[in-house]
Order: sequence, then C-alpha cells, then structure tokens
Amino acid sequence: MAGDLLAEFEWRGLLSQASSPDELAAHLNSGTRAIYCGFDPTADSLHIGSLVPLLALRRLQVLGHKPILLLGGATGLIGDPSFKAQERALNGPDVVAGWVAKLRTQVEAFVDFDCGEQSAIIVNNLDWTADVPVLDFLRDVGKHFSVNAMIQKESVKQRIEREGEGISFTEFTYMVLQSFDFAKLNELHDCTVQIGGNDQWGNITGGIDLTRRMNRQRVFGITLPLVTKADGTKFGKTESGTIWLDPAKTSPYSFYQFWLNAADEDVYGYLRLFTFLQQNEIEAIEAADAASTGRRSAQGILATEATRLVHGDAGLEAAQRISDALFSGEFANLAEGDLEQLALDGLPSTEVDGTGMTLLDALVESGLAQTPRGEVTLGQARKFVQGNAVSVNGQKISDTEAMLARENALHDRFHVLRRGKKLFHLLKWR
RNA sequence: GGAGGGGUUCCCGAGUGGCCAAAGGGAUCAGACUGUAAAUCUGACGCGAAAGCUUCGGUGGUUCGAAUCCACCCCCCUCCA
Repeated sequence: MAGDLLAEFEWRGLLSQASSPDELAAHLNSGTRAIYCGFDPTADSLHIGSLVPLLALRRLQVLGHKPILLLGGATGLIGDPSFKAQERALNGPDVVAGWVAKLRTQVEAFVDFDCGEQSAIIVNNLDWTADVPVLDFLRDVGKHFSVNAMIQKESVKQRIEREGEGISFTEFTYMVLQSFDFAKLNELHDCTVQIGGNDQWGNITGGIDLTRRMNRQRVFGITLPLVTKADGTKFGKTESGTIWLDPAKTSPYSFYQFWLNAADEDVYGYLRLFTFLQQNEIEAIEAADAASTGRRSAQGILATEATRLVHGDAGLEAAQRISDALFSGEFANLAEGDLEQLALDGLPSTEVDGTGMTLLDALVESGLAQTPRGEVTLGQARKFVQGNAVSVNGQKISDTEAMLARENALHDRFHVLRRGKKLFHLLKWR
C-alpha cells in the first residue's frame, strides 16, 4: 500500500539519516504507521524552515500513514540546544501557550484530519509532562540516560567544548524531554516513527533508546535535510527578515518573491523539497531550462507551487498580481481599482494627508529609507536618492530636493515608490 | 569559596591615555552588469546637510583629554575546592 516510501524520499533528497533502513522500509511498507514530528513554539509563527517536515508529514499521509503533529508546549519552555551556538533566553509560560495556539492553526492546513485510518492528530507534549512529579521523572525517565552518552552527542558537543560558551542544565535536559515524548506517543498512539530536521538526530535516537527501555518497543527515526543555499548564507532569510508562514507576518507576495529569487543552483533541489511535482515533471523542467539561455522557468514554477501550498489559490493570485504589476513597470496603465487591489493584496502601503511632501519624507514615512542596520533615517533616504536607487511611478529620481505633489499622483491618489530593484511601497493620498 | 581569562559598533575580531566613530574580515544595503540570477567591479555601512552629537558590560572617579588608567558592581568562560 505504501509503495516504496523511502525511495520516494530518497530521490527528493529528503532522506538525511534513517535508523535501521532495511527494517524501517519493511515496517513502513507493511501497514499504516503513526509517524510524528515535533514543532516547538519559538515564535508566534512557523517559518519556511518548518515547511520541509510539514510537507514530509503530508507526503507520508498521502503514502498511507498517520501523521501526528506534536506541538512543543513543554519543550518550548526549555529550548532545544541542538547545534545552537548560545544559550537562549527562556520564554514565559503564557507566551509559549499563546504561540502553541497560533502554531496549531498553522499546521492544521497541511494534513488531512478526516480520512479514516490515516487521519492526522495534533498533540501537545505539555499534556503529559506538566503534572509529572520531578522525582518520578528523574527516577523513571532520567535513570535511562547516561550523561556520558549525552555529552558525546554532536548536537551539544560544540557548546560543551567551545571556549566562551556553555550549556545550562535546563537546555541539557531538553533531549530527555523530547525522548520522553517519543516513548509517550508510542504508548498512547502506537507511534513508531519520528521524523525531524537533521539537527534532531541526537534527540531522535535518544527517543528510540528510551522507548526500547521503557516500553520494550522497537521504533525508528528519519531525519530530513536542513535546507542550504549554494552561496552558504542562511536559508529562509531576506533583507526584510525571516520568511514566515503566517500571511500577516510575511505577505503571500513576499513569500512568492522569496521563491522567485531562488538561485539557479538551488532551485531544482527546492522543487523536490517544496513541491509535490513528480520526478519526471521536475526533470523535464530541468531539461527545458538547460536548453534555453534566458531566465530559468524553474523559479516561477517553484514560487507558484510553494505559494499555493502555503497560501492557497487566492494568496497565489494576489502574489502574482502584484508581481506582474510592479515588475512590468507599466504603472500608468493600471486602473485605480488595480492599485487599490494591490494594497489589499499585501503590497506595503501608507496613507498620507495633504497635497504634497518631499520625496525624502516619503521614503522615511514609507519605511523604505532603511539603513543596513534596520533603522529608518532621513540620511539614508538622502543616500538612496543620491545613489540613484529611487524611482517614483516608474521614473528614476536623483534630486534630493524633489517633491511629491498630489496632482502628479496616479489617479490623483497613488504614488508607487521603489527603492532598489525589488522593494516597492504604495503611497496613498487620503 | 579560591585562581585565572573575558565582555568593543549586526557578527567575528584589532585597539591598552590624544592621530579612535574606533583596523581587518563577514553579513547587510545601493549602483554598474544581468535574468527581479550567479560571479565580478564600485560605493555606503552610529545619528546629522553641516557644525556637532551619541557609542566600546554598568556606575562613579583620575586627567586638559579615556574604549584604553583607578574603584565598585553585573554577566560569561576555564581550572581548583
């Protein structure tokens, strides 16, 4: 029924490590298995880093398994030290609980909760940890862990060995908690497989060992690759910050643009990781691009597919509408309603009063005059204008004394400000 | 509790009384080139048009003058107990 699931993961580049691959394959191909992945609330939204495991759960469900989405209401209070260079500040219980609620609505969109045996479920590890007495926990769970083995884990080794850093007992304990989750889910929901990012390997194997010791059950782990970029910079960040899944934090337009700007070296790998396109389809795209000289088609396909997965058809349409309008440069041809729609679609916009303002003020007002450090200053606005980086309604302006007059606005109401190649802002006269 | 090392502008990291708004690298931003790429080149990179103002863990002090010296405090790391 499941087909050769691991083979599917393999060609997509989704397989980083797997415990006992042969037995795991047999296990997955011989029935519906409950497979879990945890998501810790470290912010009020997930970002695209979580997209790989989220989509992996969906792929597993499509292939006949039952996804369990675990929200780290408990682990989020502790903080995962895995491969983190520094100890992190603790977040308050109320804050974490609020984030859990937000993540819940977010992850729900990715799996099916009503499809019989494979229906997904959502759990919160706070439910089985909050009321465990410390002494019971230390005796029943802690006894199974060897500190000698724990400090050997690659994930914490650098923290322990690195001069100038350290690790608190709190974070050191994280692995024990996550391992306990696996054992608990095994007991409560017959969960036998855990997936996670490659940085989770240490935590996952900890859970495998604990489940064997506490429940006498054989369970498995799979890790997914951490997405990288060919140029070595961190995946998922742009000049304007992290790419979030929450449309209120990263508009579908920005999300779409993020994928559209993927590097050629990365884009075909991303098609495998972030879309449900089949192997032959992706290979066809690759071949077509190799045969042409201009812009690659892959980025557009990736942006379209990924945006639809996360923001739906409506989000995708909005994103494309804005992109087409802005990058065609044909502002004059846009109808008043079109411009209005762009603002509704998520193009950043600001309303201003009066009959005119200086260009520099407009750049500050709109937030476009942002320094590399993230501050918005008049001086930076001046630098941009002097550096020929600013255009208004498609016209480059390099005069720092320039005024924006309402009478020159498109449809008497709009100025489209552009700073650099890719940053736009709509100024609306009230 | 004892001994030692350390906290510099987003990050790493020089700087040990004036020439320091603070070397160098990275990241970031802009321009040119281009495909809304990559690579490369150029410029910017505390605030300010400028004068000047505000920065080097914190608070006081010494001095004409301090990131640099002194005192106390906070935080981090290593080793010992």
